[in-house]
Amino acid sequence: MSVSTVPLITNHLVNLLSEKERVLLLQHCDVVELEFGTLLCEPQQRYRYLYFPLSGFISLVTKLAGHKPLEMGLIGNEGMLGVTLALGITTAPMQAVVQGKGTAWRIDIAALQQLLHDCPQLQHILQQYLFVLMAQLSQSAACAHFHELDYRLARWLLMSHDRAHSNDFHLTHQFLADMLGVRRSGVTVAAGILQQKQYISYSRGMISILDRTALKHAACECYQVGIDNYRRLLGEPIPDTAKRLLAEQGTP
Amino acid sequence: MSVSTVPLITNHLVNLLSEKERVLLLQHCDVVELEFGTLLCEPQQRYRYLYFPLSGFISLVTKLAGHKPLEMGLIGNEGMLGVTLALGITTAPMQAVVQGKGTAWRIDIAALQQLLHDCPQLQHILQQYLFVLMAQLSQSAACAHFHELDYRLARWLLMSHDRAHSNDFHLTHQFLADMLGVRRSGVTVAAGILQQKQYISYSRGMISILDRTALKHAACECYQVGIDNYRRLLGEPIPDTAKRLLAEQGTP
DNA sequence: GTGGCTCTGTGCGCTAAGCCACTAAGTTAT
DNA sequence: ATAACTTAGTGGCTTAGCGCACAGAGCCAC
Repeated sequence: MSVSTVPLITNHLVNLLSEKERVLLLQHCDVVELEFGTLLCEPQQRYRYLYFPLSGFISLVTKLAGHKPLEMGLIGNEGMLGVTLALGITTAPMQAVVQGKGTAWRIDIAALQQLLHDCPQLQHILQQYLFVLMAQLSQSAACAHFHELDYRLARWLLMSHDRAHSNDFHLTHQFLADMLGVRRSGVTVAAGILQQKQYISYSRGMISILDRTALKHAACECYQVGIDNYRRLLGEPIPDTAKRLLAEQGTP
Repeated sequence: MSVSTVPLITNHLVNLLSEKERVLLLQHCDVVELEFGTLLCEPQQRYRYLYFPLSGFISLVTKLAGHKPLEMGLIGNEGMLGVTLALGITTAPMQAVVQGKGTAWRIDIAALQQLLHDCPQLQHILQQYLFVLMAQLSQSAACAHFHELDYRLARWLLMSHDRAHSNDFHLTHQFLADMLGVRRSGVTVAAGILQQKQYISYSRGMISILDRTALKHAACECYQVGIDNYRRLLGEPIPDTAKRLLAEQGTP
C-alpha cells in the first residue's frame, strides 16, 4: 500500500476512534486480503475473526430453504463485520461473503472482546454501527418487498460503488441476481436498460459506473435513506472530497 | 388480574432476571393498558418509555413512501419494545404500534438507562434479545420477499396467537394486509381458504384459531425458525404447559 | 327501523417477475 | 485451434399479486 493511498482508504469506524484507542486496536489487527466469494461466516456458527474492510467489501446474506439468497446489507470501509460482538454474542446472525475483492483489517474475536472493556469509544462506535445496520436491514427488507427490480438494481450498484473505491468492479449478472433475490435474466434486462442509457457499462463480470448522478435518480429513495441513517450517527462515511476524487480518477 | 393468571401472563425477559434485579426493575415499572392502534414510537424520533408486554403485543413496522406498511417483527410478552436502549440509543429504529390490546409494564427510558449500569443480567438479557430481534428482522425480510401470501398469513396468525394468550383476537383483513404489505382483498382470499379448511374462523375483525397444528403446517418454516432462534438464546418463550393450557381453554 | 359505517367477498384486467430453454459471445484450458 | 466453460441476451409461457370497483352483510346510532 503506497503512502498516498493510506489516508484515503482506511476504515471509517476506526478513524472515529481517539489516537489512543486506535493504536490499541490496530496493534491486534492484521491486514488481510479479502478474496471474492470467500465465506467469512455462517448463520448460527461461531466465527473467529472480525473484519474492518479497507478496500474490500462484504455482503450480509439471508437464505431460505429452496430459494435464492437475499442480500440484507453491505459492509465496506464505512463499517465492520461481526459488530454483534458488541452484544457479547460470538455467533453470526447471517452469512457473510466477500463481494468485493480488497483488503481489510482483521482482528481476533477474543482480542476485540478484551479491548471492548478498556475502550469506551470503541464500544460506543460499535453500538452506533449496530443500530445503523439494523436500520439497513429493515430498509432493505421493505425495499426488496415493494420496489421494482430496476430501482433496486440501481441502488445496489450505487452501494457497491461507494464501497469499491473504483468505478469498475467485479459483478456478474448472476451474482447480482443472487443479491437481489431475483432471476439472472431479470437482472440482464434491467442492467441492459441502464447500459443503454449509458449509466453503466459492463462485460463479462466487470461493471463500470459511467454516470453516478443519473444512477442516483434511477434508484429508489432507499439509497439515500441508508446514507442519511449512517450519517446521523457516525458522520460522513467517506469524506466527500475523497469520494469525488475517487469517482473521477477511477482506475488509473 | 386474578391470582391464578399472574404466574401465566408475565414477561419472559423479566422472568429471566434474578430476584434482585427483577425487584429493582419492577420498582420503576407501571402497569399500563396497551390500546389497539396506539403508536408507541416513530422512526428516528426520541421516545420516552419502554414496554415489557404482558398480555398485549406490539408490531414493528417499516414504511416506504407511497407504499403500504410492512411488519418486520412482533413483540409480545416474550420480548420488549425499546431494546435498542441496550446500545445507548434513545431513538426508535422503526414505528411501533399496538397490534394486540392488553397490558404491559412500562418504564421510563432514563430509569432503565440508569438500571442498566447496576444490573448486569438485565443488560445481558437485553443484548440477547436484541440479537434475536435482528434475526427476526432478516428472517421476515426474506420471508416477505420469497414466500407466498398464504404461507405468510399462516405464519403471522401463529405469531399473533402466541402473543395474544387467547384463541380469539382482534385482527381485520385490512390490518393484516398492512402488516403483510399486500392488498386487503388478497388477505380475504387467503384467509377464506384457511377458514374453509377450518383452521381459523373470523367475522368482523375477530379471528379465532381453531386448529393450531394444521396452521403450523400451512405456514412457512420461518415461524419455526423464529421460535428456534429465540429459544437458543433466551429459552422457552412461554412454558409449553402454559401455552397448551391457554390454547385449550381459550376465552372462557 | 333507517341510514351510515365497517368489514368481507368477488370479479376483471394488468404487470412484474417467475420458470424454462436456447443462442451467442467471450475466456480459458488443452 | 478447438473444446469447454462462463457470461450475457432473448423469447414464450405462467402466475402471484396489484389496482380498482362494486356488492353484500353485520353492526351502531339516532
